[in-house]
Amino acid sequence: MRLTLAFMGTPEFAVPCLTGLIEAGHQIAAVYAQPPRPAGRGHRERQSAVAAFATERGLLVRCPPSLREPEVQRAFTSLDLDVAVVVAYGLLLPKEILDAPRLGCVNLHASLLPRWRGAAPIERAIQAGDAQTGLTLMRMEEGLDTGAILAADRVPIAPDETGGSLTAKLAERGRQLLPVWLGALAAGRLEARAQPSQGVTYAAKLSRAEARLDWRKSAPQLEREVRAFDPWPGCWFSIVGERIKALKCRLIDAEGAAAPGTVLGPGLTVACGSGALRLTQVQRSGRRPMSDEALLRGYPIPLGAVLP
RNA sequence: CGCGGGGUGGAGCAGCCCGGUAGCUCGUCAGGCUCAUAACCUGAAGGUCGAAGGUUCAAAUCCUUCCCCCGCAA
Repeated sequence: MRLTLAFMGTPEFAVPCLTGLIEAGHQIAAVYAQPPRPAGRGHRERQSAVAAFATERGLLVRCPPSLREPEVQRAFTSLDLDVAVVVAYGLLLPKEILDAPRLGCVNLHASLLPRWRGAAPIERAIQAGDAQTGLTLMRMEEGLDTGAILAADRVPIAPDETGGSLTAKLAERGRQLLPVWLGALAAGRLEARAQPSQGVTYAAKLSRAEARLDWRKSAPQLEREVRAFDPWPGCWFSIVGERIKALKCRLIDAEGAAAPGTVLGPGLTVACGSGALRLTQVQRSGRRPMSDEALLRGYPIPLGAVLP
């Protein structure tokens, strides 16, 4: 069944989902994305990934800063939609918008709801050491990711999973599943089930500050954070006032009980609250990524030094 | 014009402010030591110092322009 729909999304993650809907032959009446903002080096205005993609495909692109304006709402309503598909859009949808499409608004969320409602479900799942996560399609309501569940799909989290790799995996999965689910929805074959009240967690937005390695944490915890926050915001530590990113790391069997932050070797191995972590791939600010061994050649960090 | 760092033998860096024969750590190759080795010792190869102009007796170093890479911030 060919549906007339609006796609609402902003970051790279949402692009494959939009692709899937286009491939399925649906009528994309409009694509909504967050407006361009000054970003990147030089603070030039940058289009969001979705806006750029949709523009390139010749789709009608709208980037209102808010959906509360009556004018914006009228424009939305006049699209005469069957459904609106929301994927990582980042703007609140007021009731006027939610009620406009015949089948309502549905949201594809990158977690197994009700776990990890909110902004950064993918990274939080890795950080927490979850064995699996997934995608959930839900009917949207005014609460934050509280809508009734229409469908869900599980995806295992690999031991070497990073925020980037898992985002890509889930996006690709979304590309495949979204058209299937949407078809089922349109055919009335999806049953909406309220989210369980048990197991609710919230995935707070990621911040740069929390990506600072806190050596008092356990090595396994830090290892998960390095992966979860790759590529953004990226874990880091500082030494002599310089900030160094930890791009990749490996757990090391720690003998003895050095104070957290103590540099042990081999390479750049650092004692943690429990266990130790070898930072196998690092990056000084302004420099390219390099191995810990390369870093230590031109930037000696004495064994026994204690990192803050 | 958001702030800032960097481009020097294969890798990572120092040298640049105060121009004057290219240095350190590692790697590579050869030899030595050793039961042996990623350890140690000795030696060697390998660089248009990002590019182009300019200043100068002389430029990695000073001036101008350009190219490339990256961190912060958003």
